[in-house]
Amino acid sequence: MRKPRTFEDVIARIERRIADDGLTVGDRLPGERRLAEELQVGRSSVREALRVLETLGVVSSQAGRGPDAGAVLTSRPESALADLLRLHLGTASLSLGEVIATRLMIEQWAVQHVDAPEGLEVMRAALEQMERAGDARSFVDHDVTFHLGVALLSGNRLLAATMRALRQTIHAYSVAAVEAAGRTDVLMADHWRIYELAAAGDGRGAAQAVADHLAHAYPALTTPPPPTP
Amino acid sequence: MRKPRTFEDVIARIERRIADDGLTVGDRLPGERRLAEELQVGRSSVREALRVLETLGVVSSQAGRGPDAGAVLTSRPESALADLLRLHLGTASLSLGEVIATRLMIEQWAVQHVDAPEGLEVMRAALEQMERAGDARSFVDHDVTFHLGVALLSGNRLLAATMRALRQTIHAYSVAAVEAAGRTDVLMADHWRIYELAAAGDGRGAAQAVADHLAHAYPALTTPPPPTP
DNA sequence: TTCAAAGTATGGTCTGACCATAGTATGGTC
DNA sequence: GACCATACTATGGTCAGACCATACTTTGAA
Repeated sequence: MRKPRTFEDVIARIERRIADDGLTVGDRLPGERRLAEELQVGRSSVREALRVLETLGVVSSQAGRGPDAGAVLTSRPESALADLLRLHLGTASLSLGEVIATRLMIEQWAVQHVDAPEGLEVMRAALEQMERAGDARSFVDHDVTFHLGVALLSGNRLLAATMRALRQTIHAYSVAAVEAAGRTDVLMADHWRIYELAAAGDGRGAAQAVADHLAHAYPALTTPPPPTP
Repeated sequence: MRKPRTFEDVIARIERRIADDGLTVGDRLPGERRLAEELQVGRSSVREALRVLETLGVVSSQAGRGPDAGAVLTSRPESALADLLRLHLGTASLSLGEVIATRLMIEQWAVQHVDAPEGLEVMRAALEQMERAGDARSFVDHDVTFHLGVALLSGNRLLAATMRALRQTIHAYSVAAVEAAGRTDVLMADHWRIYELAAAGDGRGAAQAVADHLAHAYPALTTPPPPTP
């Protein structure tokens, strides 16, 4: 195996420190200079380690003084996931179709494994705002909230974070699709149907409604190729 | 909004360069010193940017000379996902139960949306090796391959990468579970059932078999709490 | 008591130096 | 001409020190 780089060792030691001290969201790490001294490494190695942790959404750095300054433990898995999706889409090692399929999977799972009915309230509030939305951009913003509410139904934070990342990734695409369609009545009907079936506890029906909705929203990506007679 | 940091700007410019030049896996980026000069920033900023890209699995750095040296575009989303899961489990912002549930979701989806039957061959080969496995460690290694084969059935690289990351994350847990059980016959029967139903094209049945299997493998995490009479 | 100014701890960036790594070029030897 | 040991060099990895930007804390005057 390759010799571990210094900053990798620093990551491991910070991770260990988190585990040993039972640190959790909101707790602070020592400053970069102090960490460097404690771990007997250069400050740049500490910085690279923190950069990695920040990328993965477990740490957030803030300059200045006071309780919020320095490296604070956070929980932002969705930003890491969003970056991941965006970059891999950019290098063509992932396709939009795969991302949309994943989204369908999560939403269908969520409506069939409801463990946190609070998501229904999020969905309901988003629906009302969608009705009042003036432009495509605003419509999509509330649409994102609606579908995040769907994911929240599962009570699974990993799925919720993934849904946030997915929507962030396809945001521009969604806005363009709504603008191109020029109408939102079909989509709104889909949303209401999903909401009502989920609220009624009909997971199967809601799953079908989700599939229908995504077929309307992304016809190019979900419609199977027409048979060649 | 916050002023973007220099290294974030560097990431964006590298990303743009990738898009503009149509770079894909295998292509090389200029060296750190040269990038710093081209972008008119310090080398440390370039390094931090590359560290982020490396963390997200889109580049891989290698010292020395020759065609493989320097920053090369790669596609390792699973390592980023694995790091993500491990760290967020460590800070208790994610639970093992959520990870296992996600795994169940992916496998059930895969057997019901088969788009790449090649996965069946991976599963079959893994099964044969599992039969011959001598210890828990070796058994779990092939088990991982089997379930990766299941994910591969979907033909969705995002799901396959996520499955790799999930298994990597729960690896130690899986080994301990197999050792504690002291027997693998029940698990093997589950695996064969999954394989046969998937091979027969019975997605529904295979999905049920996957659920049964995970219930056997992780009884503590999947069994609903017993009713209190 | 209030508020403006100075102080200070923190992250952000740059420069330059040196080390480690691993191909590549050179040149001697057979 | 073929082979191999040596020197070279381009690349990432690390460190030290300096300085800037930010934002809270302290000080002290009004």
